[in-house]
Parts: sequence; structure tokens; C-alpha cells
Amino acid sequence: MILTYMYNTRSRHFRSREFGAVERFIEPCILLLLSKTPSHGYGLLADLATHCGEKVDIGDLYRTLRSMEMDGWVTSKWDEKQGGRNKRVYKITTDGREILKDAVASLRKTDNLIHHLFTGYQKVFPDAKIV
Amino acid sequence: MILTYMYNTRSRHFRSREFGAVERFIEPCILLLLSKTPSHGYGLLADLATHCGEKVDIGDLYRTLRSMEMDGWVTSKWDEKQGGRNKRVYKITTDGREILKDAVASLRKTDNLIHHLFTGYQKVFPDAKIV
DNA sequence: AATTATATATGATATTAACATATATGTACA
DNA sequence: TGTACATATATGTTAATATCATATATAATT
Repeated sequence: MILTYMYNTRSRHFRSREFGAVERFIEPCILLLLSKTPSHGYGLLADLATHCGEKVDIGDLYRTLRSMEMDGWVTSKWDEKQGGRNKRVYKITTDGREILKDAVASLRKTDNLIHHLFTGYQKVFPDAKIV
Repeated sequence: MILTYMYNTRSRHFRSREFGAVERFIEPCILLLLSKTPSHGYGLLADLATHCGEKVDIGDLYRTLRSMEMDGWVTSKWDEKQGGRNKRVYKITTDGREILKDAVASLRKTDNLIHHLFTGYQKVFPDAKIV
């Protein structure tokens, strides 16, 4: 079938002006936190806010933890000792530490790309103030 | 309705071991390249490979350019002068330059977060070699 | 008794990324 | 001449990820 191309096509979505969010940054952050000490979902929330940027969706966090467990990066068990609702406590595994190491290496490449862009930007706009 | 929570729920997808890709990094890269000189989709491809990482999907690139045009970050017109197929040449707008400035600021925050993770990693694993 | 904080989990949808294919023109070359 | 390849733009479809909302549960506070 011969088509005449129409101007655009894909239905228009909201175009965010946010840039620079790192894909799946939450996982390396979780692995690093669990490298220090075992913890549970809700407990990780505040620490992730500090290490991962402000916005960490709690639903996403729980699903990510389960998903990481399925891949063998962490293990979990219920902690029923304390008062309050039971907590599912996660521990990093040997595989998880390997993944973290790989993730750090990936992020170094990302860092290089970002700096490459900064350098290019400074070259094109030498008077631009560093915000 | 009272439910007993089932172990996990979300259907299992392939879990990539790739980390650190920056979301929508392609747009700041395009804007920087167009800050230097107007260009067309296919022509941007090689430059983006250098500045944006290896993998740039050509289909995504064309759609991104159209989408950026709809937002007024760039303008385009057909260039019919040359031999070969006509080219749609894109130029950055004043708005586009503002967006680029904001994107660079966003990426500086991202860069800080990544470095924060590096520092934390070095603290937990002081013997880790820098890959 | 109602609200808030802690705690885990799922439903539904929006957004983005990835892979594949269609269309179109010109050049090399066998 | 025909066919492979490079250039060039565009769309269809699906997979993966992010976001927003809601359900469940327990304990402390007001």
C-alpha cells in the first residue's frame, strides 16, 4: 500500500522538561545501602531520598526489591521480632555485589558522557554561568 | 474485598544488567549540536553516536526531532538544493537554547548524585579498582 | 474515635525505549 | 540491467519503565 506520509503521527504526550534522570539508578543505590547493612523497604526510603534524588516512589521501591530478589541480587525474610507491623528485611548477595560493581562501571561511562556534553556546552557558550 | 497478598504479582520481564543510561539525553545532545550549526536527522546520527553514546535509534531520532519541533525547541524546513533525497533541516530556536541551559543544569545535579554514589562505593569498598 | 506514622503490596495507566518495517533517491559495480 | 548499498525520512508495534492511585495491616498519638 502506497502511503503519503502525514505530518507527524505519534499521539502527543506531555513533554517533560526534566532531564538527567538516570535509568534504574535506584537499584545501584539499594545495593550500596544493603552493602552497609540489611534493611527493609520502608526503612530504605529516607536513605534513598538522600542518595538517589528526592523522588522515590514507595510502590516502585517494593516492586524493585522483589524483582531484585527474583534475580538473586538480594534475599529477604520476615522480621517478626519488633513491635509494629512485620518487616521484610533484605540482604545483599554475592551476585548483588557483582552487579553493584558492574553498575558503578556503567555509571562511570555515563559520567564521562555527561562531562563530554558539559565540555561541548562550555565551548559553544563560553560565557555561560555554571548553575 | 479482603485479599491475601500473593507473592509478587507483576509479570516478570527481562531484567537488563545495563545501568546509568541517562533518560532523554538525546535531546540536550541534539540541542547542543544544533547550537553549532543547523543539521538534518540522518546527518546528526554520527555526531550523536560520539556525543550521546553508541546506540542512537534512527526512528527514535526522527520522532524526537518532530516532537521537539512541536514544542518549539527547533524549527525545520525542507532543503531541496542538493542531489539525493530532500533533507529536512533543523535549526535551534531561542526557546531551544533556554531548554538546553536548563538541561545542563539538570545534568549537573545528576552528575552530583552519581559522584555521591561513587564516594559511597569507595567508602564501603576501599580496595575496589576503578574500572 | 479519628488521624498519623509505619509497613508492605497491587492496579492501572502514562511514558519512554527498542526493534522492525515502509517509503524514496542516488551511486557503485558486475 | 539489475541489484546491492548508502543516504534519507517516517511509521507500526511491542517491551520496559515510571508514575499515580489505592488496598491492606499495625501501632502510636491526639
